[in-house]
Amino acid sequence: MTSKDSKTTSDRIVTRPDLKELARHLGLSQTTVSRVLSGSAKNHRISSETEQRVLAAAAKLNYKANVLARSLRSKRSKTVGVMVPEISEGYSTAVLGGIEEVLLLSGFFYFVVSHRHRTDLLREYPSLLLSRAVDGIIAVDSTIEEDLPIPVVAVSDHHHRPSVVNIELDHLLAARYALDHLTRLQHREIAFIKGQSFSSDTLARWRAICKVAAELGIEINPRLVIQLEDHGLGTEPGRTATIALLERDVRFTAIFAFNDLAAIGAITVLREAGIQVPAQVSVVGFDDILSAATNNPPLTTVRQPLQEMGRVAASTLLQMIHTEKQDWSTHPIRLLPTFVERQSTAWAPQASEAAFSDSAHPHKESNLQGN
Amino acid sequence: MTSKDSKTTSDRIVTRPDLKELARHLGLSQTTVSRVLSGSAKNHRISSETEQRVLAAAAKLNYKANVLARSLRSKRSKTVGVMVPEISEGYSTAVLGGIEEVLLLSGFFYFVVSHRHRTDLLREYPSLLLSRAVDGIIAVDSTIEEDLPIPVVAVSDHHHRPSVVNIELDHLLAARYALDHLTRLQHREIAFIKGQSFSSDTLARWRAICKVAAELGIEINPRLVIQLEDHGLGTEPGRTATIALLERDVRFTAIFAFNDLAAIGAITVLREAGIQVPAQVSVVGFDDILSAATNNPPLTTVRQPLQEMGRVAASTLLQMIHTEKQDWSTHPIRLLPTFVERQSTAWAPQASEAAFSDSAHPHKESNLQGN
DNA sequence: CTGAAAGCGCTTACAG
DNA sequence: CTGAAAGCGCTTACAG
Repeated sequence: MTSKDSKTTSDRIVTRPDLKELARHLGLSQTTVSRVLSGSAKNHRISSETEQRVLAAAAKLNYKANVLARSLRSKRSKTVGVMVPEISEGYSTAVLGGIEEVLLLSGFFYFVVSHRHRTDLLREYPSLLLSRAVDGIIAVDSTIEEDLPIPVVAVSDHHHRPSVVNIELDHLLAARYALDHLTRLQHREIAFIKGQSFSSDTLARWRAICKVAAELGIEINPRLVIQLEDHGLGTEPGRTATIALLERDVRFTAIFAFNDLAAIGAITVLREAGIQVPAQVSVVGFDDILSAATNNPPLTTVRQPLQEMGRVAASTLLQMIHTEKQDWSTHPIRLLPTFVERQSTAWAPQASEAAFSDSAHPHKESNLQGN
Repeated sequence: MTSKDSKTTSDRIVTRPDLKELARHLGLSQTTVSRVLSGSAKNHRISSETEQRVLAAAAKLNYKANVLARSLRSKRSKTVGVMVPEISEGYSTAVLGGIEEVLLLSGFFYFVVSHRHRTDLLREYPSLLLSRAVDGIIAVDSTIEEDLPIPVVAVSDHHHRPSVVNIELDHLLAARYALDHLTRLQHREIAFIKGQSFSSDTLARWRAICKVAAELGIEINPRLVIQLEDHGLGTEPGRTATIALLERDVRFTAIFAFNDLAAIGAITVLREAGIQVPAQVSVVGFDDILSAATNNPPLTTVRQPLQEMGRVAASTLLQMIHTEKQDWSTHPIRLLPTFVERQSTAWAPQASEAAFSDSAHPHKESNLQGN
């Protein structure tokens, strides 16, 4: 026993033997003990009696292999890196929840790094993770530019490349849910809040909207399309966009927002402008974050299966890690959204009662300024 | 150059030399190169010319030390473990954001593990993190039972022990903010929603409330005290508790909830019961999560500086790691809450003023007198 | 069925 | 100012 270390402040401190000590204790070679403990006993036809003895001793002496040493030698660290834009943000953490669930069941640990849309960090992190010997990387809403010598799974990225497997939402179905819903409620003048330029989903989702709008015969008025600014936190970008939208003074009866945060921001701005939701303007969100249900009015929204996307990302990555294959130019794995109908949408108002009828102009600018 | 590996699918794959190759390339020993690269050049009086050459070559050849090998040898991994109850939950991720900010600036990476209040995981994780050779652990709202041979910082734990430094909120100040606010608004019949039994903060916060209530002469009616159930997600526990509270049929004019989620749940239940917030019942939350501001009505709440608590936790842990000291029986580090007054609180309803024979107006006492 | 020895890629006494 | 050699704690050819 190595017991010359640490002035024990409590006898509950765990003393751990290393492999050498364990082997000596058992009167076996490190090789044999290692084989049993790393689960390759079968391949070496180790007698089950020996196997049992080793297992029992390991448990009794509380042996835990030094993962560093094991990884260094075996070239597999059972560690993956997860890149997210922002750790303290609902989207990433929902995905992270799913990732963790799968990873930890397989004995994998993960490093989280968040780049906050800083391009220098986006460039550096894959390299830093590599020097930490991760077996693979999951990029959540983050684009990795260089090809890496390890498997990569991207959640909601849309740069298809051979070395990366993409997990994406079925954007067409998502757009169909929302636009079909609004169309049935007789909305024709629909405003769109596009996502931030840095979000991987922005373009794909917008393309899907355009395509579905064409199918449904909805005309998209460019003056009713506005994009979230890159800066600002929480509901702020949605507020800013909606204020700008109102200033254009073009009539609309519904808004399809890029995400719930933007939808919630939009609703607060509309309310401040004296416009009722959903009586005068309907609002559809995206994601179904927690606040969507508790918002007033509760948000009608397209739900992304974020946890599920995380789970699929993780299990796909594990598969890739456990295989020799090099080329992963498969089709993206596409998950399905669901539609959650709550109270932020309603029938399109009659022209006379609409917020933008000529009589009732929405310009209550005093409320909108100064924020 | 080791270039026999990997059928390069793209020439952008990063080839990295190891220390040996770098040393050979420079005509120097691994020892010298290692010294320069690990920053101990000064201690060994390495000529600045040599130093510059090494640095230049390392940059040019894109040398990155294998962190596994370095850690195995040096016994310091520049990695910490962070234990949280739940990854996809606002409280933990806010703290995590602060932790990350500090850690990554120092070149530290972190593993996240979430135990979801499972006692088996709570017991195992410290050990598993240890076998991953972490230099220290931050436990967020999680109690670590055994003494560990590495530094530990606990955010919002209240088991004071020598080997652990605690980061906590000033619960007395928090209670004072809330109760003082309600008292001034003439509330006397206040209901309290206590936290889940598994939350480290539940007891400390409740004690502070009792103490401050005594100071302010507020009587706590046991029939107006209810505790959040351990199961249920989001606003569900708050809803359940409030429903049970209403069933007791004891009059109250205000609720002080354990957290914002519970407060939001309470408000939805009150609304469904036809009780107006804040006209008939005022509600005060705790935490100031994102939804607090966007809720309807926007929540009056005690804000915890969660990011800051994370930052302090991380920098404290780094200090502990970089020192030899063994005994950390310091006082806990106490951070200050702030009070955010929004629209979920208002004057106690008229009926209650009539019921109590006192004056119609609250005493405008100066801020937070006493301590 | 089991073991002795080499080696993963670094850092660190020890030596000069 | 610089280097040769040992060693961190494992796994893995190689051998029998």
